[in-house]
Amino acid sequence: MFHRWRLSDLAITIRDVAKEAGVSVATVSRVINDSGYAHEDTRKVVLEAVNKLNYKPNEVARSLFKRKSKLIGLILPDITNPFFPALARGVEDYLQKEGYRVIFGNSDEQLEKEMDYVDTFKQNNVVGIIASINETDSEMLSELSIPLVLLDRTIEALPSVYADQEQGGRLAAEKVLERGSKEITIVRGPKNVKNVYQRFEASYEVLKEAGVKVNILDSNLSFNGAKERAIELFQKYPQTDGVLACNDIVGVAILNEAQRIGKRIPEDVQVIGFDDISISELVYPGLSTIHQPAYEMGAKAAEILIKKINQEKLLNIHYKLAVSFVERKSTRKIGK
Amino acid sequence: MFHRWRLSDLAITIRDVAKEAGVSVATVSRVINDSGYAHEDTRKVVLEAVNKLNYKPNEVARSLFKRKSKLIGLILPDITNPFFPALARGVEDYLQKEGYRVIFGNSDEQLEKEMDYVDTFKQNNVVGIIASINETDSEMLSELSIPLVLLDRTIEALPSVYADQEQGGRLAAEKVLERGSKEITIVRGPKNVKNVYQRFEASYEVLKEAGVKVNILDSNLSFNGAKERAIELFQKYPQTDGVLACNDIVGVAILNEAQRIGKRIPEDVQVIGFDDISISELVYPGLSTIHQPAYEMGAKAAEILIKKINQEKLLNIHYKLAVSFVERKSTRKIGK
DNA sequence: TTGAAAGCGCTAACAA
DNA sequence: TTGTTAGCGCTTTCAA
Repeated sequence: MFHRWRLSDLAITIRDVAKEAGVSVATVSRVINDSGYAHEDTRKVVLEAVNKLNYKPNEVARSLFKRKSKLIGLILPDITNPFFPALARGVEDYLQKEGYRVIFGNSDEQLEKEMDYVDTFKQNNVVGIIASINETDSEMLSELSIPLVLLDRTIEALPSVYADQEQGGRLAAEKVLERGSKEITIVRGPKNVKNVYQRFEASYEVLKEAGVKVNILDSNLSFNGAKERAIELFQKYPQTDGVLACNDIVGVAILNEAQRIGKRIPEDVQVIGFDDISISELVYPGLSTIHQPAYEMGAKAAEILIKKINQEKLLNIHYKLAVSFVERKSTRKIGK
Repeated sequence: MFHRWRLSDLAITIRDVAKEAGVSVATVSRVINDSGYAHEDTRKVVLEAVNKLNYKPNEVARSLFKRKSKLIGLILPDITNPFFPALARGVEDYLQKEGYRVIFGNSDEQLEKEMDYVDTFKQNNVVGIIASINETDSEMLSELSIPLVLLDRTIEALPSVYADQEQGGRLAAEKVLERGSKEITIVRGPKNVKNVYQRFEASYEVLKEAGVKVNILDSNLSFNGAKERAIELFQKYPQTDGVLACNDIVGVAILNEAQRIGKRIPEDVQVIGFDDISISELVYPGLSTIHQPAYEMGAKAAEILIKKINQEKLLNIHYKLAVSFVERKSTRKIGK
């Protein structure tokens, strides 16, 4: 026989409610889930008991039985990079109001961490996953039995929500060009982050076609080293009069460095960022950039995921959002 | 009798492992948990079966039985505010390597959301909570039976990890003073966010004591409206030659506006922020600020929480981290 | 319209 | 050293 002292503050269970209401646990279950029959009178009694005891169903027990929780896994590369919080917030706000909670993890773009999270998500009966992970990594997830939507990334095999990187890259290039830059340096993000690389390629193509001089500088996407990259840029390519940054962090760093060494923005050098993180509007002299609708992307990914969870058989959807050029003070007024 | 078709992709259970290894589920449980006896030979057989089947225990079942999960709840006001991601990352990194996962939620400083999250955390058998919530709200949590540590906030009744706000406020005031500002405007954060208000009070006291002219302007802490506040500042108090901002976001906005209207930084006006978010180093001309060790705070909160969970009877600890002045280009060199 | 009971996957008490 | 089994709190089948 098995015995255990009850902890002093044991939570109210469905049993307690049943006893209080003078009905069986099955009946309580039926009324709180609105499943099956329940006489109006019993319903009322049960609901009263629920209220009186402030009963909250144990989600773990539910989850065990139904093999489905109200939990959703979210994997983002690095919440510390200001682009991702907006994504996360979009996801969380949508999920929250649908009654789901999110288990969150940073992957640092590392396959191992991604897989580790996916494993523990499964172990916790998560009903869906939203992940911002790389192409090669995500292919291993294609056969995952639980609904997954890719966010800010896309591959053929999986539903995804992302912004049009090529359009963004092109746009950035066109805008500097229109505004008269003649020697343009592209600060290129890491090749393994495919979407970031796509921006580069699109920009590069437009610039090349225009016959303008173009330099390429490699950089990563985080705060780490952005300053050094900016310094390097003007040392290596002092004639640069236009910069296309792989993201706004790098863009801001370049704005800083340019001004520090006495270049006028935008007269001497124009800078265009990418992402449109909140701070870009606030820095001096205002960073022109390519706006990605991050919050909307997050919310949309959540929406699609919920639909998949609810079995709405939408095909393998690839939801591509448009980006736009946000003109601020780091680029010249057109025609000047 | 009860019957259900097995879903095609049912996960491996302990039963499958037991069968594969030719032992009972109890034995499997013992070896994977390293609890109770197990002959070395059986151990090996079981472990082989585990590997062969790639068995991962169902955490939900575990959680139901033990009334304890490997989940920890994290409540932060708004992940979109750059101060909080650093906190979150500190928490997540520590917890992750201890084998815990985090359920995350934004509260927007709203009691209702906070309580809602706490409820669902409980429903999910979370073993601990880290929360950045307000004094009045957190008092309702004092009797919570599950371990909780306050992060970036503090009250007497609960363990907490936070940075020394008074020191920070004082430091900021002393530094502008030392550097010669004569009319200082303090941009004050919302009164209901106690730590932010403490900064203000400490600064104010120092400034008053110094007999310098001080103006006060109210602001919130988010990107929202920061620009307008900055504009208002120089309209209302055009003689301002020193600004103490409630946080770096506001600080950056002020830097921007000051330069936009032709003020030289730091000659005409000095600006000191608060937080030392990553971007502050990158903006032009570099925002001097009060550094809060956000990442460390998050990690420390996680560490303390884990200790509490493991019953290490540390008292009701209040862990106060020191802040420091980070001198960049928005303040003058001392003595000039 | 209701209740009894099985069982989700696991751990731990107890017997063997 | 190992196996049998109760039971964590819930939902659902089935019988009443």
